[in-house]
Amino acid sequence: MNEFGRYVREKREQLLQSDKSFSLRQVAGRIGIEPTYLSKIERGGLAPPSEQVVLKLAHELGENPDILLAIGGKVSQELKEIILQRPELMADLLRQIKDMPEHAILRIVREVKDGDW
Amino acid sequence: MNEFGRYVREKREQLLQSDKSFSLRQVAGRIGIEPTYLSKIERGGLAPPSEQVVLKLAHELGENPDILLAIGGKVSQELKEIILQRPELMADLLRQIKDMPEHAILRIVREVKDGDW
DNA sequence: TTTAGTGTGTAGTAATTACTACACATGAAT
DNA sequence: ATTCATGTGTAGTAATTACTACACACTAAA
Repeated sequence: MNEFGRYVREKREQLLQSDKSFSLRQVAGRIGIEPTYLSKIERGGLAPPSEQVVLKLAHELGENPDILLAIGGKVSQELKEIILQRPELMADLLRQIKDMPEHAILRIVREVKDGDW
Repeated sequence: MNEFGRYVREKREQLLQSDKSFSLRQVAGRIGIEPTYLSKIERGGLAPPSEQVVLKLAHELGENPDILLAIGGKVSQELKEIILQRPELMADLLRQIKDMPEHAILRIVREVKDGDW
C-alpha cells in the first residue's frame, strides 16, 4: 500500500550517494516541512502529503510531478480543472480511451499535437 | 460561488410541480440525508455534499452525474482512477486538448469510438 | 571529546469535510 | 381545531487531512 514512501526514499537515497545535500533533513528543509514528517512519510507511517508538498518533492527529486502525484493516489488540481471546465466531454473521452492500448492513445496525442484541427 | 445549491433547488422545484414527492424532505429521505442538510445545501449555506450523495442526487433528479459533480467542483473517483492508472499519458492528453474547440474533441471521441485500433 | 548532522519515536493540533439532532414556525388537509 | 407536512435556524460532532514540536540516540568530524 505505501508505495509512495518507499519510492521517495529510494529516489532520495540514490541522489544522496552523489550529493550529501540530499539528506532527509536537508530535503525536508528545502521543501518546507519538518524532518519528522518526511521521515514518517518515507517509512510509510503516514499518508502522502498534500499536493503542494508532493509537487515540491517531485521538483526537488527530479521526478515527473504527475507520476509522483499518482503514486500518492492524487490527481493534480490542474488536471481536475481541465475536466471541470467541460465535464461531460472529458468524462466521455476518458471512458472511451480507458481500455485502449498505450500506443493508440499516444497516436491520438501526437495527431492532436501536430493536428490540423 | 454557490452554483450547486441554486442548481439543485431549481431542478427539484421543477420536478415538484408535476410530482409532490419531490419535496425537500422526501428527496432528502430517499437519498439518505437529513432534510436540514439538504436545505442548507440548496440555500448555499453549506458546501456541496460528498460524491456519494451528489451521485444519488443526480440519479434522483435525472441529471448527468458528471455535470452535477462538476457544478459541485468535484471530479468522480471513477475518472480519477482512469487517470491514476496511466498518469503521464492522461496528463499529456488532457493538456493537449485543454484548449481545443469542442467539435475537435468530439471528433476524436467519435474516431476513437468506431476506431480501427 | 564536544560539536554537528543524521534519522526517528511520541504526542499533539488546527483546519476541513461531511454530516446529524433538536426545535420551531408556517401553511394545507381532515 | 387538529394533525400533517413543509422548509429552516441553531448547535454540535465524528472522522479525516495535513501537518508541527520536543526529545532522543547514533555516527562522523573538528
